[in-house]
Amino acid sequence: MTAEDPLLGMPRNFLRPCVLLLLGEAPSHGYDLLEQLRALGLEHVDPGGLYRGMRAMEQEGLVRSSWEPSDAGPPRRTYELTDEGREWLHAWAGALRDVRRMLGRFLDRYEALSDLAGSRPGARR
Amino acid sequence: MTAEDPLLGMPRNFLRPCVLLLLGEAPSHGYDLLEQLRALGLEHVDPGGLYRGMRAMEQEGLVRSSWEPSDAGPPRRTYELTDEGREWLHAWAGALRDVRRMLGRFLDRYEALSDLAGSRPGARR
DNA sequence: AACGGTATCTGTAGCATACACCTAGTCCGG
DNA sequence: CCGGACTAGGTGTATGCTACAGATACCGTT
Repeated sequence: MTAEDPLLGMPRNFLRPCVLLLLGEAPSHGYDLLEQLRALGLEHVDPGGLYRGMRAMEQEGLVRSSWEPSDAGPPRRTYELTDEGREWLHAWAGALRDVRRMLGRFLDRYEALSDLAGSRPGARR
Repeated sequence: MTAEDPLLGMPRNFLRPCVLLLLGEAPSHGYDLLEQLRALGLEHVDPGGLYRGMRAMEQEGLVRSSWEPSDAGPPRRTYELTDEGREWLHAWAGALRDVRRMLGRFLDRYEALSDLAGSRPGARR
C-alpha cells in the first residue's frame, strides 16, 4: 500500500454493487460493463476479476446469463438482474449509506483537527 | 460474504486512517485505541489486527512508540504520530473525500433507479 | 488462590484484489 | 491473403487485508 494508490480507501467489494446497479438499469455483458464501470468512477477494473465475479454472482443467484450473438465480434454472455440480485442491491445501498455517514464523521473530525493545527499539511498541534 | 455482514462495503484499510486520526488528536496505546475506535463507529475491531497494524505503521515511520508503565495493569506501548504519519493522514483524508463523492454518485443513481421501480425492495422496472 | 479486567502479541485460513497471460471471432488496411 | 486491432471471455497465481482463535502476562479484588 502506497500513498499514491488511487484505490486507497475504496469500499470493499465495491465492484459487486456497481455491477448490480448497472444491471438494474439495463441488462448488459461483461465487456460493456467494464466500460460503464469506468464512467461510474472505477478506473482500471481488472477484467479477470469482473468475469470471475459475474460467474460467482450467477452461482449465488444474483444474476442470470444467456449467450447472445454479436453483430461484430464473438458472442456475448448477457447478464440480467434476478429478484434476489435486486434485494442484494437494496441491502448494499443501505450499507453504503452507513459507510457514507461514517466517512462523514471521520472527515468532520479530521477537519476539526486540522483546523486546530492551522490546516497546514505538515503542521503540529 | 453475506447480506447481513455489518462490514459490507467498509473502506479498505479504514483502520489505519482512523488510528492516525485518533493519534493526531492525542497519543494513546493499543488497548485504549480499541475503545476509541468503537466510539468512532468501528465495531468489533480485531485486537490482533490492530497491534499488527500499529507495528507495521511504526516500521513505515507513521507512528513512534515508547513503553510506559501503567498505574494498574501491565505496561503499555504508547504511540504518537510522526510528521510522516500526519502527511499520510492528510492524504487519506483526501482519498476518503473522493470515496464519499463516489458513494454519493452511486447512491444518487440507485435512488433514481428505485424511484423508477416504485421504491419497493423487490420490485421490477 | 482464583478470577476478571488490562494489555500485548502470534498463528492461520479465507477471501478479494492485482497482475500477467491466454483463446477466439471479426473487421480493416496493406 | 495476412497481420494487427478491437471485441469478448477466460485462467493462474501471488499478495495482502481481514477474521477468528488463541497465548502470555500484569494487576487488584474477593
